[in-house]
Amino acid sequence: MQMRDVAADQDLVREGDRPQTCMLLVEGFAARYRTLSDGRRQILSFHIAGDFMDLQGLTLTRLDHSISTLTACRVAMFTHGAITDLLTDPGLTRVLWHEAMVDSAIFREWIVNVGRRSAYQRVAHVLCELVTRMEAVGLAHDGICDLPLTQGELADATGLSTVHVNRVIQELRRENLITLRSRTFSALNWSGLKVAAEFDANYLQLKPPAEDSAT
Amino acid sequence: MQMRDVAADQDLVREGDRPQTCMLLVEGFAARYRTLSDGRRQILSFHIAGDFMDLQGLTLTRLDHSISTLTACRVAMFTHGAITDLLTDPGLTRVLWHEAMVDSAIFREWIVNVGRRSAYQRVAHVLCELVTRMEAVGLAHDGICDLPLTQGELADATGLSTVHVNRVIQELRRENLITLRSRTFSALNWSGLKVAAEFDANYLQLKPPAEDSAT
DNA sequence: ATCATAACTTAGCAAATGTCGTATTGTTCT
DNA sequence: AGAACAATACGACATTTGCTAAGTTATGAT
Repeated sequence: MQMRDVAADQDLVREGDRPQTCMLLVEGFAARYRTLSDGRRQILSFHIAGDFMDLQGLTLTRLDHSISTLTACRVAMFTHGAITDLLTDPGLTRVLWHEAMVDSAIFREWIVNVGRRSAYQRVAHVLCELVTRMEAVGLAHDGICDLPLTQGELADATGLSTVHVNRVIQELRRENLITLRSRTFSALNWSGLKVAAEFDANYLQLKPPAEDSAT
Repeated sequence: MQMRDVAADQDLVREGDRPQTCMLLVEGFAARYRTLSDGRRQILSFHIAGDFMDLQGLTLTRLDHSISTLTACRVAMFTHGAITDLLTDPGLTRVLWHEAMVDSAIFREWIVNVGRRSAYQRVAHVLCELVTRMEAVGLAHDGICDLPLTQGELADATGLSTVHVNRVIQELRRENLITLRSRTFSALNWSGLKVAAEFDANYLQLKPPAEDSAT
């Protein structure tokens, strides 16, 4: 295991790489993304402290996406060998499996978000997800957190243009649902925001994983 | 293991269920989907013969989506206990893990599809993916296959309206890229279609999984 | 065969979102 | 404090896609 400190806006792994390590994000914000031929970008997920990034790469020969830091980050790197050794332990296998399945569930939710929700709901939903996940690891309290995302990054996550994200954010502000200024986010009206987003945290599986149902 | 024959348009598992089994699709077409409060639907993935559906449910307490047959299907059902027993074998663990990771990669590709591609590209891309996967299991040859999807189902997969999917399909036909009639699909100009869709099959990981890189 | 139903097709118009250009504000570095 | 740069804000207009409401063609059942 090797600890690395990485500045903001640096790629941790790049599309096309044959990854050799898994990374645990210890501190900071990162994003997984794909770049299209015309330079536009789609962010696939945000990562916060405690996230195992790139469990994906474990069996993939060639990575289909990049991961970049959004802020300065501290990252713990594990070789694939170290991880596959862990997989001999059924308990740890289950933990990693669960981690990967939650990742997967988040991807599904994002497909729904980008596929069927309005711009307004999309932005609200991403914000709900982030605050909820940050509360779970103690990075947010009472709907308030440090959120170092630019409107351009939110746009790339929601499949919208920066300009339109700006319009939506202003609307969310006008309705007193949120406050977002100089990287500080606050959900002024959490239940209102959840309703606006049609947000249901179930998919994040934040309750401890179910015990094996041996019936 | 129990084999089940299921008619078309039946739910195999439903959102909110606490799943007890994993299902291997032996024959037919199925789709994973989410329903929104207003009744609209987002299809999250299509499944064809040979797909392990719902490996997801293995550690999830409550399913966040439903899976429905699109045609008559034959399904092999495995209890979760049977699967977790398999996970003591490192080789099988690797196979299931890989299967789950490919699933995950497909979800990511769909986020990109729905988030950043035009309607025209989205439809072309889904078609490319389906043909490629079907070729891999011998259900398609020379870009020709049985494709029992309605335009409404394609719309729910691409985040578009049925009417607009129709417009796009006609355009694809006009350009002699595809033929699609009474459930028979044919890629008249495969490379042209791939270019139109910006399709790169890499994410499907159809080459055999990499041997353990013990360097 | 015929009927009933689901799927597809077409048109016109409405709404949501994107694009471009520019002004304003905030942040960082020196 | 000031310069340089990035991020945010705003308006006017263009474009894509959605919606509604027909018609038309397939498909399946009796």
